[in-house]
Amino acid sequence: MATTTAAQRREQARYAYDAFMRDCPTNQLLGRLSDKWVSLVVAALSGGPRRYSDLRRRIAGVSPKMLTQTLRTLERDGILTRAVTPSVPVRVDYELTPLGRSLAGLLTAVKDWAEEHIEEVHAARERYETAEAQAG
Amino acid sequence: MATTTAAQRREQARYAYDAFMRDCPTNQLLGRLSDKWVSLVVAALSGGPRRYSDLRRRIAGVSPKMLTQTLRTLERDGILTRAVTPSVPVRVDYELTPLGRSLAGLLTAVKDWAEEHIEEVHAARERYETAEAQAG
DNA sequence: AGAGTTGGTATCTTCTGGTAAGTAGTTACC
DNA sequence: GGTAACTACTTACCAGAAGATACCAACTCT
Repeated sequence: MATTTAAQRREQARYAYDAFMRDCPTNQLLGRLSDKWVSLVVAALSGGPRRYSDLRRRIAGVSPKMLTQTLRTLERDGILTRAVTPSVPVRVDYELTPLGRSLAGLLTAVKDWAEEHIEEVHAARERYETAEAQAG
Repeated sequence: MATTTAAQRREQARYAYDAFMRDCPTNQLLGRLSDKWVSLVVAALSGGPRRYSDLRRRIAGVSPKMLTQTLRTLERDGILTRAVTPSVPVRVDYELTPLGRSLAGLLTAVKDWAEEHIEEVHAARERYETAEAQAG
């Protein structure tokens, strides 16, 4: 008894958790996921495993501090794995877990949206500033 | 001549902009979109227009400062519109634009992912901390 | 011997976000 | 007549987070 299907569990989860609620764990998780570096790291890893310095080069402008910090929290949360090869010099590979891959599609979709709609956003900004100048 | 289809323009945009590049406008836009309050506001508006105080109640824990700030930048970027009704007391309605609705699906997908996978993330954290305690 | 590679840590400064309080303009209550 | 309430904000302050930069240790290559 008490057999639940994956669909039933998802349905239950949808009611049990509400990201709109403060102090709800999902609210905090959403805060973690809503991070520029998280989006870029996960997008960069969606093509396969990469090394630390690979990521540093691919993600322009990321400081070693923020890259390490982002990778650590993503590892802790089960989004990616960290594999150390004790060669000389040491080699560290980061790779998405199945959980991470299920997220990667969503985050890269947001990144792609930004790339595809940047011009519309830019146009909207110009309209806004023109209207503001006329109003003020 | 020089007729381009929407698909061609999208393809062009994909090559012209790269969110991995620092100082690329899309990188900055991704930074704006990767925001907890942006996700929650857009998700809250995806069901239809809402008033300021509606949003405040729905999005628990948001301060008036951050709500106003988030709404202003989203208005400026053409994601939503702000409509003032000069009644007494004044009434302000916020509504997603078509551009905003095209984004809403992606951001609510991330929010729903957080709600659906929070338990896996939680389990991963416990495993991580156990492993850490054994290692240390 | 000196530069370059690896994967980071330490430190300092700048900036952002949360808290709490105040504002304006009208209406309702006592 | 005073004051409380409702609306949609604005402002000042401060702790904590983010960002830039310098540095580290071990080794290889030239």
